[in-house]
Amino acid sequence: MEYWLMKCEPTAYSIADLQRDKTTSWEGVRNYQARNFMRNTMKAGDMALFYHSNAEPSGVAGVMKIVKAGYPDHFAFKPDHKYFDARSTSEKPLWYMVDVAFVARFAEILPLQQIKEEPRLKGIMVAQKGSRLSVQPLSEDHFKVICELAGVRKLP
DNA sequence: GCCAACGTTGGC
DNA sequence: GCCAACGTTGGC
Repeated sequence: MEYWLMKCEPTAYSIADLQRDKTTSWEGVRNYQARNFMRNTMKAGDMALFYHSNAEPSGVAGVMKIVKAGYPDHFAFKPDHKYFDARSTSEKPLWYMVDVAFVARFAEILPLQQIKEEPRLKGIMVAQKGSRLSVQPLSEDHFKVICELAGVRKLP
């Protein structure tokens, strides 16, 4: 099983929205590196941190689970959709998405600042300068440390 | 809102 | 294949 960190601006979709919806599709990723992770590596059963970017404060907001591995992002096929991309077709899809399910919502956002200050999280990708990748792999240790810092003792 | 860092595009 | 121009991300 792999662990991930996935970013989203909470003004677009937040952990509260996922808590309400229970599951959602994670569409609109338009970066090749992130796409490769979703298409090639991510599997149902993997765990992921939900990261609020461009937020006050930015940081990890909760935990989710991958419930469907990578499949073609069909929003890219819809000409009127903001995620439309004419280069992507159902015969040769360019972009991929996954489905995720709500697992836990942190009582408080774990701010990026705190992640940077924690020695056990040294080297974590999200804390690196200029890290813009919206789907990042995460070590099991880092995943557990973040849950512990957020006060999540046992995941359901 | 600013802007640094990064990714993508396209002329050559 | 180089690289300047442009667009986007995301912390602050």
